[in-house]
Amino acid sequence: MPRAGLTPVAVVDAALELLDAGDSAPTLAAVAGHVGVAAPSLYKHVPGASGLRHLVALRVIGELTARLRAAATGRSGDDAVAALLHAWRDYVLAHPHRYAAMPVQPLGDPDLARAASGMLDVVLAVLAGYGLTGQDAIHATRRIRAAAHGFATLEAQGGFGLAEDASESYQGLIDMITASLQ
Amino acid sequence: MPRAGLTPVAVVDAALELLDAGDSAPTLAAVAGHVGVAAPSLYKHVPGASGLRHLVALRVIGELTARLRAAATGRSGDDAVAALLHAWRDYVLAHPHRYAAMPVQPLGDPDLARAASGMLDVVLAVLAGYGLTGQDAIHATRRIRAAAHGFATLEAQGGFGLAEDASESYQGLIDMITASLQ
DNA sequence: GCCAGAAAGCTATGCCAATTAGCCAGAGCG
DNA sequence: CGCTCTGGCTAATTGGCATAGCTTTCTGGC
Repeated sequence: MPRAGLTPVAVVDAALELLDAGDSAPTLAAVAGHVGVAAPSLYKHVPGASGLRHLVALRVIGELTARLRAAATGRSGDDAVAALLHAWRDYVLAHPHRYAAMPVQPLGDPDLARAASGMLDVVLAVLAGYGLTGQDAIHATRRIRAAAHGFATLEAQGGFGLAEDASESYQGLIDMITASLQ
Repeated sequence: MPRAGLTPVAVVDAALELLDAGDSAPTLAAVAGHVGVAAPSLYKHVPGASGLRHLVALRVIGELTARLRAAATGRSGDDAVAALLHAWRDYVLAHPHRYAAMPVQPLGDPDLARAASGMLDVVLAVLAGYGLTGQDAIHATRRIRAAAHGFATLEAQGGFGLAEDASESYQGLIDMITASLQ
């Protein structure tokens, strides 16, 4: 039995591929099959199914943070907020199952908490451009996060059944948010 | 073996009790144990685990719709919107696992679609008070739903880790929404 | 080049949830 | 009294997760 040359990174890659292929909850057996290995062999690389989910979550939150940071750099004010929100939605639509694999509550795990805090920092940096700091900034990030997360989640799961253009709805959401930041 | 006097309604009740007791995904075995019966016996009353989830979802969406309707009746304008949003959040906080058991995408099942449409009607009725109809009203309901769903979901799952008062953040969210409806 | 040990596969096994099949008790009706 | 239907049950299958323990392959020191 030749070695497959697996690493934790490769296992997470495989899980992400399955997620992108439409499998909303890949099992260990599926991931193992995808990399050409028997299921128990994965335990040599990742700490079980929940551990793999955790690694996937870390990867996804890092990816999303990078996208948001890239979108916000070089912009400010309403322009930056719009870029942030578009990047957020684009990511969710491009990788709906990856996004769904990201836990809402990253506390309790130091790695995830750090990653989430990095994401928060991006938003806070944009809000600083409005002169928003301290508690006001926190309340504003919650508005942004609630709206973006809610919209993206609903849209990715097919929650907007009616014919109206979701992009138009999203533009309205963005306008609503930027108006609340003045 | 004396009869337990089960009905589909009683089985759903038991599942809801487990959800309220903190079990985020009660198994058939758990539900069966709660009503004092062996797991396979449940199949005489509900069509399997996924069927039970479906019945639970129907019940929850009906409950939430009733709360929203009750909150909106006798109010109009910003007052009605605020009441709607408060009722929404209150329900999610009171029954977080019930809310999580409600599918985002009710289409594909006629019963659920009808229930969801009833919920939509409540929101549309409130928006009619602003003179919003047709596509504008749909876009507005999406803003409301995205914000309320996003905020409630995040809060119920412990997503707001920082110390700032979530109720204050929510008031800001409500103000943001009503401002967008003028 | 060789060998020891670590790393990375494997098979076998156990547990749990869901489901199906098929048996049995008892309540209600003629 | 007995028939039949309903709602329980036990037994057995399937599939996912996890662990134990064996075997093979690679690597580093000599």
